[in-house]
Amino acid sequence: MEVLTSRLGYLLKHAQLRLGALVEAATEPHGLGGRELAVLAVLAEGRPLSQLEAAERLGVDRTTMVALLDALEAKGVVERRRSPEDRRRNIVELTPGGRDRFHSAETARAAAEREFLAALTPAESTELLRLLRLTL
Amino acid sequence: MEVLTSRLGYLLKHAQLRLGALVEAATEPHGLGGRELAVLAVLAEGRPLSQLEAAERLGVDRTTMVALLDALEAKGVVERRRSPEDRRRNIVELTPGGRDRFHSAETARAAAEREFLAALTPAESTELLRLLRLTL
DNA sequence: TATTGTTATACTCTATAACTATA
DNA sequence: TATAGTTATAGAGTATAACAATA
Repeated sequence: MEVLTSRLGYLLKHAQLRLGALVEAATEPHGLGGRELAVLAVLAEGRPLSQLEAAERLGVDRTTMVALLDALEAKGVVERRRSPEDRRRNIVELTPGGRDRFHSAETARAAAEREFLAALTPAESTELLRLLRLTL
Repeated sequence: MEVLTSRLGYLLKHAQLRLGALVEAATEPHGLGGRELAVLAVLAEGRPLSQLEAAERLGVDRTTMVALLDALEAKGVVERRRSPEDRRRNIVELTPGGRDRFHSAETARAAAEREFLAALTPAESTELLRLLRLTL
């Protein structure tokens, strides 16, 4: 196994696969996926964002954001409305119910993350996040 | 950005995206992609493997391995031959030329990994790999 | 009956190009 | 002319089901 577990690409890929499976399992009862949760997280953060701004924050294409928001709007957790200042833009906001569902799903996601990190001490978990952040 | 860079899923995804881009750029001149390199790594490791054994080592489906090996065989870096002991199995081996290409591409991949880890000290890089290994 | 390799197929995630409405 | 959102489409990467050859 040496050959593979010394490869950063292998480790990142399989870490992502395992974390993804844990997060999907944990958030699925709340009807929200991991990617959707990340969208809600930037929308819940502060001032309302346009679709393009949200896409740029997340590092996804604006065409990807369309499908993501279609699904979130169909679930009733976000709403789009035309910006009065620039009628080309859609302002996207969490609905009150969406905010509630976001918070419960976030709790479930955090638990899945802790499960993923179960083999690490709290200090090691913090260090892993710090090191990953440094590579961005 | 806080909201996103404190999420393990976001960090893993973007780390993988960045590393993937660096590795593809570095290995493309050798005509081998990052996933192909991982296949060659397990084949170069020790005794010859069947397609199924190689797939299991890598954690990919056996149908995925078929397409991967089709490409590698078309490039002349691996060869399939029927196992004499069990004629259902294909034994996969690196060709002599494939072994050479593998080693040059591996050197390029290692350089890309170092570039990815440039913001970390050598001790931190080692620690990152150790922590990721612990999560498997 | 079970296993290995294969093919066909489909699903997810993503990006590119082209359209529309607005600026 | 340029930008925001949208649609259609296509390309990776992956998995499931079914088949042929072999055990």
